[in-house]
Amino acid sequence: MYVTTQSVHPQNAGLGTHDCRSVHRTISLAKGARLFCEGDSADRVYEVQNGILRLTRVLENGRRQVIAFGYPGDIVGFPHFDCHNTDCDALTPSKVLSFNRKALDNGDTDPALHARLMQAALREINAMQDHFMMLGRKSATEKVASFLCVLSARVGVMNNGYTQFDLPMCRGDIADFLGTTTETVSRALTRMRKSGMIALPNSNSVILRNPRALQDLADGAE
Amino acid sequence: MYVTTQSVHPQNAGLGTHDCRSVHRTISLAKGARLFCEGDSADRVYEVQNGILRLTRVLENGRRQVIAFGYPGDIVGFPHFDCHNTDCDALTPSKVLSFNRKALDNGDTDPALHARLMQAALREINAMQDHFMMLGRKSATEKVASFLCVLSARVGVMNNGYTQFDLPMCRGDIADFLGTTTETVSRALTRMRKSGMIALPNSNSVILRNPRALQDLADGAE
DNA sequence: CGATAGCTTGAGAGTACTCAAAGTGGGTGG
DNA sequence: CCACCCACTTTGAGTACTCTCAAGCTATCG
Repeated sequence: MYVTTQSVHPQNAGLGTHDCRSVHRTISLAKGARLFCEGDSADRVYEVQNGILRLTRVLENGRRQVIAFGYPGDIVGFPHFDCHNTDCDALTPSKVLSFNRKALDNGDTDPALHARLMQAALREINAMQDHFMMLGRKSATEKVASFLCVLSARVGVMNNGYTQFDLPMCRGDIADFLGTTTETVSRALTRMRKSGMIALPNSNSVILRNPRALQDLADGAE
Repeated sequence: MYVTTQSVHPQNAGLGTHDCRSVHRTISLAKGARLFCEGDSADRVYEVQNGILRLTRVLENGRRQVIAFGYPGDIVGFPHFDCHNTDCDALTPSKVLSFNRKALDNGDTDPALHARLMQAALREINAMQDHFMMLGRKSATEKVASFLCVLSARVGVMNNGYTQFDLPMCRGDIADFLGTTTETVSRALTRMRKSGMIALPNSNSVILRNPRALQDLADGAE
């Protein structure tokens, strides 16, 4: 998932794999386990069934960028030629479906899967473009607010009249996703908490007290 | 094109459209002409034949992000559902080939084109991931240096022993592509010029005097 | 209960932004 | 053909934001 400014996450956007002939197996991942590494041969493509994955890239000098978080229904592992171009780790215990990578190259064996992978790739491109806006054109506070808004829309659940959701990733992951620092993320969250927009029952869960104000903050409203 | 940190631009990465049955027509664009708008119905996908295109997105509050520059061989117009998700304008007089958008959805009518579009989408995803590193994890100077390095690799020509290329986009376009400002881009170029890394015969062309130093600057070498 | 990893908070520094003004060059009309 | 105009670029000064470094705090896990 690309946590973006105007993301669209249609229901049932996944691959609907129950009727596909190219499913190879379901893979279970423990918290912290690695699904693949940058540079690994990309024999498979994956759909997240449950749990949450993290895709990262690292520059030679050690600077890290979190490319995306993989939530249920997301496709991860789009290859670059024959290799994976990111690391992929499980933030929580996860299950993924694995497909033969050939399904990407042509639709001979499974046209339905092939077409769906193409649609997933197009969604991915669109979501990444949204994310460009966030990385390039938002202040640190706006980035954090946008991040919370999108997570809320994607995985928030109502509880006592307020939307609530978990942050399975650490502050450093959020920072590396948003192109900022751990301290800046923490300060932004603290400010939102003190101004009453959100509550943080613990450091890994969020309650939206004033979603409208949060959205305005995310949009850079005056 | 996503001007990125480690872009790969294989020769003949285009669609090789001479043998495809789905070519609809060649479209000529004057400088400044618009190929499509964000929100337009996306009936076609395009391959740049010659000239240079600019893909942009704008936030409600007017902040703009240049998503990519389209150079010959690049595919532009990947749809978001049935709509274009960026504006696309010609920076120079350009020619593009147009394909029926159906070629994306399935390979029934033209399997070869369909497969190539999928490969183009995968390249696009990879290039965008590279660009994330640049937007999120590089300083302004590093961004500008990276931009010049990638342009050099893509379109530079040797001249009197030095690599040279044009900048068909204005400083503001470069800034909006890199997530910085016109002034910052200008200052970065001036510093590179004064330190002897580059020469600027005019504001729209660049000569690399010391490509190695420029690359080190782009990589954030100490 | 102590150790450790992650989170928060603070102070200070530096980068990049904003606002402003001057310089440059290409194009058009007189 | 020249002069003006306009858009773009460059340069400067001041400010604000975010980063860095550092220290204290909290929660989790053996």
